[in-house]
Amino acid sequence: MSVMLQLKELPDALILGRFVKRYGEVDVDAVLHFLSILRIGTDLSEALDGFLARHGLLQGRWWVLILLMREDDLTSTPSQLAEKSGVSRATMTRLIDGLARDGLVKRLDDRNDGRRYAIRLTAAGQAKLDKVMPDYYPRVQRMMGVLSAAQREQLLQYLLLLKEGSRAFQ
Amino acid sequence: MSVMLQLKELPDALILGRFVKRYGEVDVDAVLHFLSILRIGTDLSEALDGFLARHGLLQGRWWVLILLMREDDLTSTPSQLAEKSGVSRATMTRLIDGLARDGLVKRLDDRNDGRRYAIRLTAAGQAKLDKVMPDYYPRVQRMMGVLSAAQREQLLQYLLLLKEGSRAFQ
DNA sequence: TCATTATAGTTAGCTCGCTAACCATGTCAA
DNA sequence: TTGACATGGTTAGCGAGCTAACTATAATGA
Repeated sequence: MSVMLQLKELPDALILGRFVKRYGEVDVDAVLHFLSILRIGTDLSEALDGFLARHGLLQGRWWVLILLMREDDLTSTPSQLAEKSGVSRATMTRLIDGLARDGLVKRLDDRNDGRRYAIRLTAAGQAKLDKVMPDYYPRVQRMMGVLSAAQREQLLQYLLLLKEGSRAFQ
Repeated sequence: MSVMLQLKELPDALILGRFVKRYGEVDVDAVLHFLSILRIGTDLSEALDGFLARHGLLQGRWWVLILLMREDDLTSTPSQLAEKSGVSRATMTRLIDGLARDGLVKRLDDRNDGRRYAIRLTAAGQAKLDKVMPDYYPRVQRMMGVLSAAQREQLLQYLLLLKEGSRAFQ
């Protein structure tokens, strides 16, 4: 996970001009576009967070519930969950702590391997998803509806290209 | 600021199908596109973070330095900085704590108003920017270079539309 | 077999978000 | 002029990210 600044005040061309004077030739448009893209990414993520928060969740916890529901036996392990949601095992430990405290998941001992735990979605966890998801899907649909299928495809193409380009920061 | 899951494992159409069975009609493409867009936003942000981290900064601290450098007297106040970077005053207090500890900014008493402090960019802070920015600008340029000016414009258009659409989550 | 290595998970300590509560200090109006 | 309100900033406490260090258990192989 990452933190992304909201950047309420993007630099205007004048200010960037002063920076150019100090730092030499700069593609002002490229910088402004880049910052705008980051900011909108944050905005979208925050829109989702705000929605989930109304259901007492945040992206991390919500995603864990979804990953569990995907499993046939509603069960997984902390390290698998960490891997699949792209967070560290330490972070997953604490996400699970919170979810277990709220009764949405349960830790189950593995009798074959004393190191492992299984994490199972509880009835309460399933009930939570059953409240969130039927609210979530139509909203995503409504949101994405502002773009045609072709436009969405195009957008994704461009973003994937940018992602390739972001190797420039390596 | 927001937290954005990396979602290493997006749902495939099959899994989404099972969710559809439980939750009814869902525009699978819309959901996949939405999650992909969020994920790429995170990826881009993390690329920037990784770059800044190599200079001992993160987006929050870096942005404060930039905001200060924009000022004619290299000086601002915590609440202005908070406002402009879109974080709470509490968060700004701690960003400033860190920057002051590292000697990149300095707190100056305001003799007219005992409540205020001024925050000034120090020589070390300016030196830090003088190392980071000449490394940053060419990389942004290289990254954005994967898209033509027209494509960038189009991309931004689409994202702005999506941002409008994200009111669906309200 | 038993010492070494690998794996699963947690804990500790850091960053950087947030809100709410809390000090100061200033301001304003009765 | 002084009591009430407003403002600027910090503190406290929480969430969720990280890395590094640690514990416990399992697996391996000399």
